[in-house]
This record gives sequence, C-alpha cells and structure tokens, in this order.
Amino acid sequence: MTQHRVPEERRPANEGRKAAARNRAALVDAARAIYSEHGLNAPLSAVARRAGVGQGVLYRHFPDREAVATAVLEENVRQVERTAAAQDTDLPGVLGVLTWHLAESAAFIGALHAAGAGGSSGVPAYAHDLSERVERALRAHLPDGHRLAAADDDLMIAVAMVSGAVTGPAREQRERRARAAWRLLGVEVGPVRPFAE
Amino acid sequence: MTQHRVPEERRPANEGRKAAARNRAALVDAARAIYSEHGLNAPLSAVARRAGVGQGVLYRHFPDREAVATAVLEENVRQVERTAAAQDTDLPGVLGVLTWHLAESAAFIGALHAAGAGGSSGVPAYAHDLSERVERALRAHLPDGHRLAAADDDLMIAVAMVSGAVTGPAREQRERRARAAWRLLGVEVGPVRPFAE
Amino acid sequence: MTQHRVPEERRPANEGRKAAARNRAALVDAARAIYSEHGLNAPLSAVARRAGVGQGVLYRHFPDREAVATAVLEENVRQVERTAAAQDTDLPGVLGVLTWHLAESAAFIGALHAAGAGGSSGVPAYAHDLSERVERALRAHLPDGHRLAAADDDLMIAVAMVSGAVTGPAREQRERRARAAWRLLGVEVGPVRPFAE
Amino acid sequence: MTQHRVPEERRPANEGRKAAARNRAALVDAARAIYSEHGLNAPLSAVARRAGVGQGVLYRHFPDREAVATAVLEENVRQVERTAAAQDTDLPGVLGVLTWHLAESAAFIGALHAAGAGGSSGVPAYAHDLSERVERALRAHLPDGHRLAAADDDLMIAVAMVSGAVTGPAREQRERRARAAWRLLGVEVGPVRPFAE
DNA sequence: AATGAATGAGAGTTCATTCAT
DNA sequence: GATGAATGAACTCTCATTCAT
Repeated sequence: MTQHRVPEERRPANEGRKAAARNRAALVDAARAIYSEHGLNAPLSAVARRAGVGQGVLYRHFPDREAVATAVLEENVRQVERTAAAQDTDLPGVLGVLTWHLAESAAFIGALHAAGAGGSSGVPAYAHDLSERVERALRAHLPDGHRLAAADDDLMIAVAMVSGAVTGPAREQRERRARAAWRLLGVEVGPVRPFAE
Repeated sequence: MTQHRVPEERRPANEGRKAAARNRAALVDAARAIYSEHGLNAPLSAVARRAGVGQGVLYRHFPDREAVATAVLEENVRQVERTAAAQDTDLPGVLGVLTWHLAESAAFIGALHAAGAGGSSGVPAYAHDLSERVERALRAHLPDGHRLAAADDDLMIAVAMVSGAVTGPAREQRERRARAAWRLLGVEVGPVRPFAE
Repeated sequence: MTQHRVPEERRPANEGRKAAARNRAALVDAARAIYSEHGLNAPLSAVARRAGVGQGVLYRHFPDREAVATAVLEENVRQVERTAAAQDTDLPGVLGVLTWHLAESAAFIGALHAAGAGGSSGVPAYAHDLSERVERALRAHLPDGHRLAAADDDLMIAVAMVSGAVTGPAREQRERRARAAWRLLGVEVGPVRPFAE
Repeated sequence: MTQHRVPEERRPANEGRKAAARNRAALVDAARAIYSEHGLNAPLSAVARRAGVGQGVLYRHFPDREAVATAVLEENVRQVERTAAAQDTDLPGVLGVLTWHLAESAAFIGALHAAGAGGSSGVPAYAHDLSERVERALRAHLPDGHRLAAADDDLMIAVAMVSGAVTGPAREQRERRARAAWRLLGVEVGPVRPFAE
C-alpha cells in the first residue's frame, strides 16, 4: 500500500531547470500578496496556487511554513539594513524606508509586532531576529539626545507603535497613518520609499 | 480572573435559566483565557472544555466562532464606556482603564488593531464597531487643545499605536510597555485598572 | 483564513451517543481486516471507510496511527495471556492459542516480528511490549528441561520463527504452515483455537 | 560493503557506457544500504542521493520502485545459487551463505518472507521467483533422509523460519539469532559468509 | 438544556514519477 | 546520458459545526 500513483495522463509541463529561480521568486511574491490579504496563517496551498506552481515546488524551496515567511520578511529587513549602511543616511532616511516596508507588507508588520521587546511565549524565533536586526539598523543612527534614546527599548516600542498604527487599514491608508504616527511621536521621517537612492 | 460579569438576570428564574446564564459567563471567561494563551484561532472545543461544558452549549449561546470573540471583547469595551460615562472621569482616567484592558486581553488588542480607522478588506465587522465605540468614549473627554485632537483620527491612531506596542510581549511586560508608549506620545495616563471605582 | 467551512447541506446522520462503542469496535475490526490485507502501513482513511465512519471518529477513538495498531494487537496478546493464566493450561495449550492468533492476524505477526529479542532501532515501542507479554505468558509454562529452555531467548526466537513461517502465505495456508513449523522445532502444540475453553 | 559486482561490460566501451554501469552498481549498493536502514519503503530519492546520482538516472536503470528492490535481491539469490552450483558444496555450505545474506540484507528477509510457499494475495511477483530459486538451490543438496526432506515444503518453511528469527533485531544480533534458529531446527550450518570461496 | 460523538472539508507534508535542459 | 526541478495525488491529522440522546 501507500503507493497508488497512476501514470498521470495530462501533466502540465515541466519547464525545466530554468524555472527554478523564477518559481522561487514567484513563490515569495505570491506569499507576500497572500500574507498581505489573509495574514501570516494563510494556507500554503493558496500561496502555491497564486504562484502558479504545485505544492511540491513550494516545499522544495522552503522546508516549512516558517521558511516561507522568513523569506518574505528577509527582503524587507534587508532593505532597511541596506539603507542604514549607506554612506549618506540619517535616522529620518532609515525611518522612511522602514515606514515604506511597514506600509507595504502586512506580514512584516505582523512579524515585527509579534516580536516586540517582550519575547517569550509563542513568538516565532525568526520574528525576534528580524526585530533585532531592524533595531540595530536604526540605533546606529540614533543621536544621543534623541527622543527615542531615553529608555532602552523606546526605539523598538516606537517601531511597534507605528506598526500598530498601520495594521488593519487597507493598503492606501497605511502610509498616511504611518506618517501620522511618527508625527505623534514627534519624530521626523524622511521620504517614504522602498530603498534609499 | 477578569470576571466582571454583568448580572444577566434581574430576578432569578428557574434552575435552567440560572444555569444557562452561568454557562454563558463561564464560556466567555474560558474564551478570554484560551485566547490569551493560544491566540484567536484556538479551537472552540478548547474553550468549551475549559468552561466545563459541552460544545453544544457553546453553540447554543453563540452562533459561530465570531460571536464568541465578540462576546469577549464586548466586555472590554463596555468597561471603557462605563468609565467614560461616569461622573468624575477625565481623559487620563479613561485611558487608564483602556490601557488595562489592552494589557490584559490579547484578543482586545488584536481586534482594535484589525479595525484601525482604515477599514475595509478582511477586517471583521465587529472590530469596527468596537473601535468606534472606544473612540466615542475617549473623544467625549478630549479637551479642545489636546495633542490628540489635532487631526480627526489622531485619537484612534494613538490607541492603535499603544495597542501595537503591547502586542506580542508576554503578559507581564505589557503594562510597562503600554505606559512607555503613552509617555512617548506625550499623553498623561491615569491609574491602570479594570474599571474606574 | 483557515476557516471556510460551508454549512454542509446533506449530513449523513449522527447516530448519537450509542454509536460510540459500536464505532470503536467497528474500527478495530476494520483495522484488523485492512491490516491483514494491506499490512500495518495501510492508510487510516481506509480503516475509517471500512468501518463506515468518518476519519474524525477514528481520531476521536485513537490519537494516532500507533494507537490503532496497538488496539488491534492488544486483543491478540490478551487472549494468549488469558489462556496462560487459566487453571488447567499447559505449554501446548498456550502455544495453540498463540498459533491461532499468529495465523489469524497478519498485523500480530508483523508486530511480533518487528520486536524480536533484538530491540533497538526503528521498532515501535508497542511491539516490544507485546512481545514481552507473550514471552512472559509462555515462560510461565515452560518446564525446566524443555527444548526451548536451553538458551535465554530460545523461546522468543521460536515464536519469531513460527511467525516467520506464517508471514506471506494466504490466510488458508497459515495454520498448516504454523503446525509444520512447530513440528520442525520438535515442539508439541495443542489445539489451535482463539482462546482456551 | 556488499559489493559483489558482476563485470557488466566485457570490453570497455566509451566513457558513457562505463559511467552507466558504474551508476547502476552504485544505485544497487545505495539501495541495499538505504533499505537496510529505513526499510523497503524508503524514498527512492534517498537512494539516488546516496548513490550520488540524480533521480533521473535511477529511473533510467529501473522502471519503477519494484525494479530497484528486485535488483538488490537478485544479487543475494545469485550468490546462493552460485554457491549451490559450485563443485565442492554441501547443504551446510549453502545454508551458511544463505544465512549470511539473510543476516545482511533486511530487504532479502522481507522478500523471502513475503513469498513463503503460500503465495497469492498481495505478495509481489518477484518475491515468489526469488523464493523458488532459493528453494531449488537448496534442494539440490538435500540428502534423502534429511530432517527437512520429510514434507514437501519443509525446506522453505525452515528458511522462512530462520528469516523470521532474524527480522527486526538490529544488524549485530542477526547472525547470532540465525544460528540459534538453525540449531533449534536441528540443522547443521556451515560457515556464515557472503559466498563460498 | 446539556452532552459529547460524528461528520467531513481541508491544511500540512511527502514522494513516485516525468521531463526540460 | 545525467541532472534535478516540477507535478500532484495520497496520507495524516485538526477542527467548526451538527445532532441524537
């Protein structure tokens, strides 16, 4: 038993090896879209369907559901880090990029949320990592007397707050709300954009 | 814990009725506890088990999973409204009570989040209602020149922000973080407690 | 997401609480039959289908695939133990009953096999227990000078051998082959029957 | 380990051919190792990986999963046949070689088991063939008055029995148990070794 | 009214087999 | 010939919801 595979009459084509990279990218994109619409718990089958590949392909590229999420968020964090590492950046600049990603990616918000500074119970491990990387990127540009430098975790609390301001609302409202949030915090934000330059 | 049960029946009816009311309350309490431990997706069977009743009873009182969540949150909002309606209240007082509920109830946070001011896509309808009721309760006490009175939705954005600051961290850290969040917003909060009196 | 359940138009009857015990028995019977036809790896869905119940029922009664197997085998071992514990039994009598169950239940054979005396690698834990219980039951009746009392594990090796003689052949041949096996071992077997009395 | 490779090509052809033969052998060896560790249901992908080739190569050499198993077992049987065909062999000698293969190759055991003399239901066809070939090899050396010559299938039953004694236990225990089994059958076994010279 | 068993649709994951390169 | 990605069916297990008792 356990093996009944029928020879399969119509098999929808195997685009060969070239497709691999394309598929991985398609999966990440699909995941971002699905997450944005349905949250981080959306069924992986939906992601695969949206990417136009079989579920097996998804599992070939990502061992489990966590890996999919990580891949999606990785890009967001990377942009923030990249921006922070650039020559001519200042805090507002980095915050602008961070804000763009918060507004763009519901999954990002969720993960940053879940992490916070608390860190314990059911929060997935990767959420922590991401959160810490974002913190490091920001702190590097934090002037000594800055509003958010007062207490140790003011920085991450502020990020979580903006993140919170932005959860829920439809895509279009998010940027406006994010700006409003930073304004309420009395912090200056640079141009909101996906990356610096 | 968290047992602010409203007298469900003015004049005690027969045993059946009393039991029904008791069960409903037990279910709501159980749901709050379970949600707090396992998130809003926890199985309803777990709620029923914790409440010490059969699953049928749960369905007698609540038509579906959404109704259970609503019932839990209803109480949180009600306390805020009640506080706002009290004679001798001011904004810090109401915020204190709101903050207590945010820190206490993970589900509440989630719902407030989900709602925000934006409102459209996948946000459950009841989240909106709750959010609006909280806003009304707060706005009643908002002095004209207040920080959060500048733009129309500054108020709700601020609530969402505090809410965001508080998501994720373990229970114990939440109140501290909530206070830090309000501080960053430059807003005064009264004593954090379940209800005003 | 994660929740799409449609109200389900035609639901095939819920026979109520009475059915529970009946269902459990039906499941064990079905499992025995399926195991006998397809081996211990047969899909649980096949077992549920054969028992005429939904898969959920199966999982209500047995937490996982191992539990199903255990339940089936438990009965076989129990009969052997019962026989061994009876007043007027001797080794041939117990062997007769053991032989009946070996011939009857392919799953039993498999489990006894898997256990053997070796015991280590991938052998499921329950196989060991079963094997040991059978050994205890037999050893109680083993006279000092008996052929199978020479080395410590001769007894279990002999059982494994008969078990081996009986694996594979269709049901009808099994009893004959089991008898032949015991004969080759020079051991007397009593009447082959499901239980003593 | 267990590398009794038959020269596949008499006169070395081009590199392609040589590689093909080498791959086939590597696959069979890998399969034997994997089967021994994970049983006959191990994923074919594991076999290919272990052999250091792509899965496509596996399918080039073997049409399906059954063919892989057959190829592995073929070698075991072949050694037994070869031994039986040698000039200076007697029954104990052949049994010694058979025993070695039983102890060595879990898959061999399984197949011999599955076959037995009965034969009908779910037993794969190749198991039968193998079993019959083993029987022929042994019977050629069976003296008239021998213990295992009494009934027609005593011989195969005995083999199945030893095979049964050896299933399950970890590799190291198998040879000891196999010897114990033959002893209980009152049959003499020669040196246990992979082939007779 | 309460109980808790039953149902069955999926969700997650694995793997035999095919096929472009 | 070799490679390894793609496919998708099958399998295990979970849980919202219904309903006989």
